Amino acid sequence: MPEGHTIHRAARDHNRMLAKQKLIISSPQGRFAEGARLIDGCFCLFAEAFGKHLIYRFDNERALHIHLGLFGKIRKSKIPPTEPRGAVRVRLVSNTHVVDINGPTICEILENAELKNLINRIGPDVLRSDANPELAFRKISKSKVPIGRLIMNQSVMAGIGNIYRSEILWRQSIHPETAGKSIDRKTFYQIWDDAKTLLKIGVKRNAIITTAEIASSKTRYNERVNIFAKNVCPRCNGSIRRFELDGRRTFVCENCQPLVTEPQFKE
DNA sequence: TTGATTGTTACCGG
DNA sequence: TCCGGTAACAATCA
Repeated sequence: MPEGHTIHRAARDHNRMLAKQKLIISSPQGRFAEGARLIDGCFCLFAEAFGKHLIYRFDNERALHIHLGLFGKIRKSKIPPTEPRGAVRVRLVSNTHVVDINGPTICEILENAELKNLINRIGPDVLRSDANPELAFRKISKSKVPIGRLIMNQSVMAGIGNIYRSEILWRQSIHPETAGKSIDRKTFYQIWDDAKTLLKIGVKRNAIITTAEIASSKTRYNERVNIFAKNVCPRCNGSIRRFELDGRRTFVCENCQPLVTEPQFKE
């Protein structure tokens, strides 16, 4: 479920609830209950996303830190609260809505200093207006690690997940195994800008949509992609190679995305 | 019951 | 220090 767009959408959505009334944490249960008790009954001031991390700031100088991992889910419903579905770790209740958080890998309370540490180790987030993409380019241009690994490394740049990785590199005709240092500034900004464009569509549509025609249609889709989990390239009809990068499945059309070993342009 | 999955971290060895 | 490999963990669905 979660790539960066999911988390940014949740933050935006939950702030809308907060604009009208304050949010109160309630009935935390299970594995994370001990920590969550530290903010039980406190008022939530606002929600904010840093990459795939979701932060709720509370009025006692503490923050609730959520990371959904691979399987986590956020469910919102209207009051009155119903029986929790599955293993709900935290439930946030406002005067109008209930938010249940299921299966997060991280669900903890942070003091200010700990929150600062967290934010510092997350790379620039393509969806944040205060992001500095040069920090990402600096790391990428010095690394021999494949670009397909670097753009999904959340300490290099934040927000891109496994599906967007294959899709963005295909759209920009970049082979995922290209070494970071072979990526010049212009190419890096193609990746950065395309990631921003696609994740914004993701936030708006609540779905991963990377095909141009569908992105502008009004129909609802859960997912609409070009090459992820596909066999044939929609651009050249060539066959798509699948392999593992970071232990995750990756897709490439080696006709449209030739492997470049040297920078194409001088700085 | 098994396998697969839009993720991250810790640890080890080179 | 950096990098690759591996395992652990999480919840749900088919």
